[in-house]
Amino acid sequence: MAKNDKREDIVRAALELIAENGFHGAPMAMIAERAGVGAGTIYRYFENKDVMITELFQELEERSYPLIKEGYDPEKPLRERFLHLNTALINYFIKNPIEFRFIEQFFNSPYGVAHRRDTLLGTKEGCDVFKELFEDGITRQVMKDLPIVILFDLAFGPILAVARDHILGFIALDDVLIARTVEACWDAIKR
Amino acid sequence: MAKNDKREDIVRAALELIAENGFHGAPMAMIAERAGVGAGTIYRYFENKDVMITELFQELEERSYPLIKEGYDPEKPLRERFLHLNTALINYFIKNPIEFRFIEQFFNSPYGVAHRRDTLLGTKEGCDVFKELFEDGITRQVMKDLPIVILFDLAFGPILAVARDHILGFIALDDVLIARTVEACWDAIKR
Amino acid sequence: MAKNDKREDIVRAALELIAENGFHGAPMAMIAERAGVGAGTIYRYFENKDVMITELFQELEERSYPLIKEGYDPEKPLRERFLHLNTALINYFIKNPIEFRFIEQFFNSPYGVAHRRDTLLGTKEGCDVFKELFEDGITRQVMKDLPIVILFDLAFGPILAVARDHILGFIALDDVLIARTVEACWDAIKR
Amino acid sequence: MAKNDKREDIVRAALELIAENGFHGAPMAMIAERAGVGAGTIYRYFENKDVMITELFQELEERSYPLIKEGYDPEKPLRERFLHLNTALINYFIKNPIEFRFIEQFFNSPYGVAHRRDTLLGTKEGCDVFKELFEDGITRQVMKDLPIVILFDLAFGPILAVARDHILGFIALDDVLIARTVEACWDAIKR
DNA sequence: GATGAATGAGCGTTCATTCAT
DNA sequence: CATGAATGAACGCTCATTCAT
Repeated sequence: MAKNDKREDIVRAALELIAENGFHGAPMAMIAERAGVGAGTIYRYFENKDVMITELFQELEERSYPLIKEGYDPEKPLRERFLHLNTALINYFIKNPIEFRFIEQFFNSPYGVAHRRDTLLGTKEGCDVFKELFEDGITRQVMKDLPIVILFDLAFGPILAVARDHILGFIALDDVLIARTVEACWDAIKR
Repeated sequence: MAKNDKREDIVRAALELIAENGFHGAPMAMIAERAGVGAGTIYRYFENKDVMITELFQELEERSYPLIKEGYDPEKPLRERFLHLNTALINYFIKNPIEFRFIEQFFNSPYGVAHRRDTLLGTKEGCDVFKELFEDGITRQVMKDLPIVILFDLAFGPILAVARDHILGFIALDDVLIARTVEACWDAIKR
Repeated sequence: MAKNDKREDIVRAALELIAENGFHGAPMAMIAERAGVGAGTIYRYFENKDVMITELFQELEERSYPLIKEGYDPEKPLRERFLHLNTALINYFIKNPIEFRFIEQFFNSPYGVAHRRDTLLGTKEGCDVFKELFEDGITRQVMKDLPIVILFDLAFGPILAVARDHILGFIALDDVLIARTVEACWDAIKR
Repeated sequence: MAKNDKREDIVRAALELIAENGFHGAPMAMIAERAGVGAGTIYRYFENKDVMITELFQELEERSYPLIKEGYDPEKPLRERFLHLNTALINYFIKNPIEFRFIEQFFNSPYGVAHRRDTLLGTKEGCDVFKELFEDGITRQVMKDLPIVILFDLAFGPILAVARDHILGFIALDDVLIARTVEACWDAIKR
C-alpha cells in the first residue's frame, strides 16, 4: 500500500537469503521470488546486485547506530561507556540475528575491506563514538597504549565471535554471560 | 616425481587462487591451469569442489598444527603456555598470509560452521592442546569461569582480526606488538 | 499546445536516439524520457515499437518528399531533371544527418525490405517522380535499357554511400563534389 | 570427426541466422541450437558475440578474396580489370547469398564503420587490388578525378544494391544483366 | 591414469509492454 | 488521457562437472 512496500519486501528478502546462504547463495531471482516481486523489479530500486548489497549494509548501519547509542552518556567514566556500547552491540546482534549474519558476510567480502579502510582512515563517519572512546582511553592512559586498530580488534573481535556462536546455537547467551563477556573485553584493553 | 606431485600442485594452485580471489574467484578450470593439469584431473583427487575445499582446510590444519605446537611444553605454567600458543598462532598467520586468507574464507562459509560445530562438540580432534589448556585453566581457577566457547572467542577472535588487519596493511605488526596483543588476550581470559 | 505536441516530442526523441544508437540502442523508456513523457504514453500514439518505427519512416518520407521535389520542373530535359532530383536528395541527406541515419537503419532491417517491395511493386506511392523519370528515360531511349530496379540501384546506391561517408567523416562534400558525383550517376544510367 | 567440425557448425549456424534475422535476431542460444552444440560451446571458439561476429567477417573476407581475384591479370587494361573484379564480386554475392546478407548486416553496424575506416586509411590490407586499381585509374587519367572514397561508392554502391535486390527476388540477374550493370558502373567512374 | 572439449543449468541484467491509479 | 511502477521472458555469458579419447 505504501510507496516503499515493495522496496521493503526486497530488502527483507535479500537480507534473509544472504544471511542464510551468503552472497552467492542468494540469486536475484530467488530474492525476487521471496520478496513476491518480479525479477526486474529489484532493478527499479537498486542499480545492480553490488549496489544493492552496499546500500543494504548502509541502511543497516544507519538503523542500528541510534539503537546502540541509546542511553549512551559521554560524561560517564570510560569503563562504563565501553561496557554500555559493547553490551548494546552484542544485544543488537543477538536480537537481530539476520542482520548480524548479513553484516558478517559483508565484512568478509571485498566490500567489507573497503568499508573497514574508510572507517579506519576516518573517511567515513559512523563509528565516531567508538573511535572517540578509544582515543579518549589512550590519551587518559586508561587503555593500553596500542594502535587503535588493535584496540578495535581486542574489543570487537570477541563480540562478533560470541554473537555468531550464540546465533549458531553453540552457546546460549543470557544477560549475565553477556555482561561477563563484555567485561572480559574490557580487561583486554584496559591498562 | 612421486604420485602426489599432481595433487600437491592442485592444492597449491587452489590455495593461492582462493586466497587471492575467494571461492567464486577460483573456478576449477583456473585452478587446473595454474596447477598445470587438465581440468578433469582435479576430479581424480577430489570428488568435487566442496570436498576439495574441505580437504584443503584439513590439510592446512594438519600442516600447521605441529608448527604451532613446536616448543610447547605442557609442564610450563598456564599463562606461559597460552602466550606460547597464541604467539605461535599469530606468527603462523602473518608468515603464511595465503594460508590465512584461505582459512578466513573457509570459516566464513557454510563449511566453516560445520567445522566449528565438530570442533566444539569434540567430534573432531585437532584443537586438543587448546581445549586442554582452557579446561585446565578453568579447573585451576586461573581463567574466568566462562563457557569454553566464550574463552575460545576471547582468545582467538582478536588474533584473527589482528592478523587480517596486518595482512590487509592496516597495521604493521612486529614482535613487540604481537607480544602485547597476545598478553591483552590473556588479560581477557585470566581471572 | 496542440494535441500533437506529445506525439511530435516522441517522434523527435525516437528519431534522435535511433539515429545515434540504432534500433536496440533506443529503448522505449529512453525515448519516453527524452520526449519528456511517460513510458506508457508512447503506446497511446503507436501500437508498438515496430509500428512506431514504420510510421516514423513514413512521416520522414512525407516530410522530405516536397523538399526534394521543390523546384522540380517535369518539362525540363531528362538529364536536368535527374540531376536536380539526385542533387536535392543528397543535399537533403547531408543537411539532415539524423534523418539520414534513421533512414539507413530502416533500410537495413526487415522493415526496409518490406518497404522496398511495396515501392518497387508500385503498391505504395511516394517515389512517383523517380519512377516516372526512369520510365520516361527508358521509353525515350535516353537511359540504358535495364530493369527499372537496376536503374534505381545505379542512381541511388552511390548517393546513399556517399552521404554516409560524408556524415561519418570519411569525405567532406561540397557543392562541386556533389555536382560531379551526381553527374557520375547520370553517366551510369544514360545510354 | 575433424577437429574443426564444431567450429564449422557454429560458423555456419551463426552466418545463416544473422543473414536471416540480423544480429539481434540471432541469439547465442539459437545459434548453438542450430549448430547442434551446447550454448557454452560457442565460447570455446569465440571470446564473446562481438568477437565472433568480427571473426566471422574476417573469415569471409579471407575466403572470398582469392575467389574474386581469380583470373585477375594486373597487366590487362584498366577497364578490363575493373569489369573483371566487379563481375567477380557480384557473382560471388549472388552465388553466396547467405554470406552476402551477413556482410551487408556487418557493414551496417558499428563494426562495419570501424572496418571501413581501417580500409580507407589503409590500415588494413585486403582491398589492395581495388585500391591499386583506382589509384592507377586516377593517375593515368582514365577515371574521373574524384576522391577515391567516392569512386568506391560509385563502383560498389550499385553492386551491393543490385545483389541485394536479386537475392530478395526483386530482379533476376543473369550474365547479360550483370555484364551490363558492371559496365554501367564503369561508365560512372570512367572519365 | 590424464586430458580438455563439451555441456547446460544457472547467473545478473535488460526492456517492450501492461494496467492500476 | 497520462503515467510510471511492475513484469517476466529473453539475453549474453560462466563454470562445475562429465566422458570419449
